[in-house]
Amino acid sequence: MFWLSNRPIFVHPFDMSDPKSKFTVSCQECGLNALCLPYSLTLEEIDQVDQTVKRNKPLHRSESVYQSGDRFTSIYAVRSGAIKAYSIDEEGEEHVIGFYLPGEIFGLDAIDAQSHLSAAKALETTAICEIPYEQVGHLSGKIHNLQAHMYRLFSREIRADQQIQILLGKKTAEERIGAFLLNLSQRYSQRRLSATKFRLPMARTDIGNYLGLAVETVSRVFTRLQKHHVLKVDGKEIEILNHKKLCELSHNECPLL
Amino acid sequence: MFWLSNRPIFVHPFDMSDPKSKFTVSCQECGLNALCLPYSLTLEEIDQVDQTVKRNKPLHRSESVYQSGDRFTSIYAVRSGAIKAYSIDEEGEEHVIGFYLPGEIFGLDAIDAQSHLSAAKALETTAICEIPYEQVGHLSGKIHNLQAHMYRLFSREIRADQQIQILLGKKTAEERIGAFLLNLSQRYSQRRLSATKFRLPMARTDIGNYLGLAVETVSRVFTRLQKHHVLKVDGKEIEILNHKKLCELSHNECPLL
DNA sequence: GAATGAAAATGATCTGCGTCAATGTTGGTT
DNA sequence: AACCAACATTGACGCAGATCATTTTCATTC
Repeated sequence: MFWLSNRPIFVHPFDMSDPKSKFTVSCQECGLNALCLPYSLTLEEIDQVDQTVKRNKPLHRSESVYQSGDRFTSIYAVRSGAIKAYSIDEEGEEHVIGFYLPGEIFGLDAIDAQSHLSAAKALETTAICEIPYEQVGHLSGKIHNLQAHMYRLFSREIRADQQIQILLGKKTAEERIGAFLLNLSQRYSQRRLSATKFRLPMARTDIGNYLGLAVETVSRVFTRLQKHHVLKVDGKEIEILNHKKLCELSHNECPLL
Repeated sequence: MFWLSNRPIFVHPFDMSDPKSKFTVSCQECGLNALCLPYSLTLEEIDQVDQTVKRNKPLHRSESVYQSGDRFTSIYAVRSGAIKAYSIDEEGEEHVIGFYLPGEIFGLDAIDAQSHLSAAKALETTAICEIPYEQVGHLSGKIHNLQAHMYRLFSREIRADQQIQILLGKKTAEERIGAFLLNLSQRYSQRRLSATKFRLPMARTDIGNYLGLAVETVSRVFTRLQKHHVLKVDGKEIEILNHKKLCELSHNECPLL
């Protein structure tokens, strides 16, 4: 898979307080391009993509990218920070659909209906790239590799959703949380961040909501895993002390290590 | 949405016992083309698609289209019958991922890895169209409408998976089964089949597995709904007696009616 | 650094659904 | 037509995790 290539991936954080801060880095310069662009574009092609990308001012925590009901115009890539996708049902209940980290693409679910049925908001200060969907269609018609890349992106998203389906349908609270943490760990390590020590960008409520568990259960499992020296939990700071054990209790095949 | 267009959709069943049976109908003749092809292709374009489609002999019940581990070569459309997609975990447990009815496309989840991690088998005598993925890439590069159509298909699949995610994470047994039946009902009615009376192509076990419920629970909910005159259940034959009530107890917005 | 509200943790209790066990039903095979 | 195996139904019981209630910790803001 191209995103496991040996091309190094760096994350460029930037300073929100500096108005001239480089939240406008081009795709060429962006350390994440290995994640969101196909491997084999020519410089010229990358440039074409680059020109269509709108780079808006970073979002503050809890600012929204789009709301349910908004017309669909663009897809988005996370540059830094984290995004929560969710929907609100008739009873006003929130349902967390997913979390997106730097280098990941979101908004794909609205293409068919041409309007957003879900919403997306920033979990922390977050920079995103906006790519007008019209341009995606246009460019991927011209650049064959880009089209193939889009298909792969979609396919990967579908597969990920299927995994979650299994998680929600069949797994215990402990397995769900274990798998969730392993998944985050893996995604962070892809981004050349620590696989064992990271900060959860989302609240316990969001985790519970996403995993189909009550907040209290999330808390309890965290403390239990801590008691068994699998995790070290300090608020949102997580350290995985025993990766292997975490894999075992998740009944997940342990990917690396 | 294009598949709610007023183009009539007919299902052409065919006789398996007749070796000359028309399981080789062209896309032009196929009553389902409104479902699996974009609305706005020219006759010439449809012809191009038609030439790439492999129409193999129908599958018998429980014959498989592909197995986990198979190399990914093609995507598939159901022409008649029904397909179950599932995966088997390390412990040998089956996880039902989804069901596909005539006019629906499956196999999209394998594009990224280029190999099937899930399997697909026929739930009953089933005819499928096989479209080599290479051709999909090639044709959708040439035919812009086809590319757009593919993106919509993907998007729709993602959205459907998200709906199931919510179902599995938050809903009770009754809500899950209600929503499942309503979903089938809606899909059948799109195919110009009865929305109120249909035959379940899958076993109770599969329903339970798919919805994250024990078989026994599925049975119990069926009998309870029957007792309350919401359904009439006779083996696999289902009749929805009170559509509105079914919507209510599913906490689903009632689409038609 | 005190005050306030939100988020997190912990304990007690309740319940929906899974599990186990037994029986009934169906459809495919000889 | 009779047989068998897979499938479906029904009942009894127990438990994982929801819910409710309370306390503790954390993050803001004045």
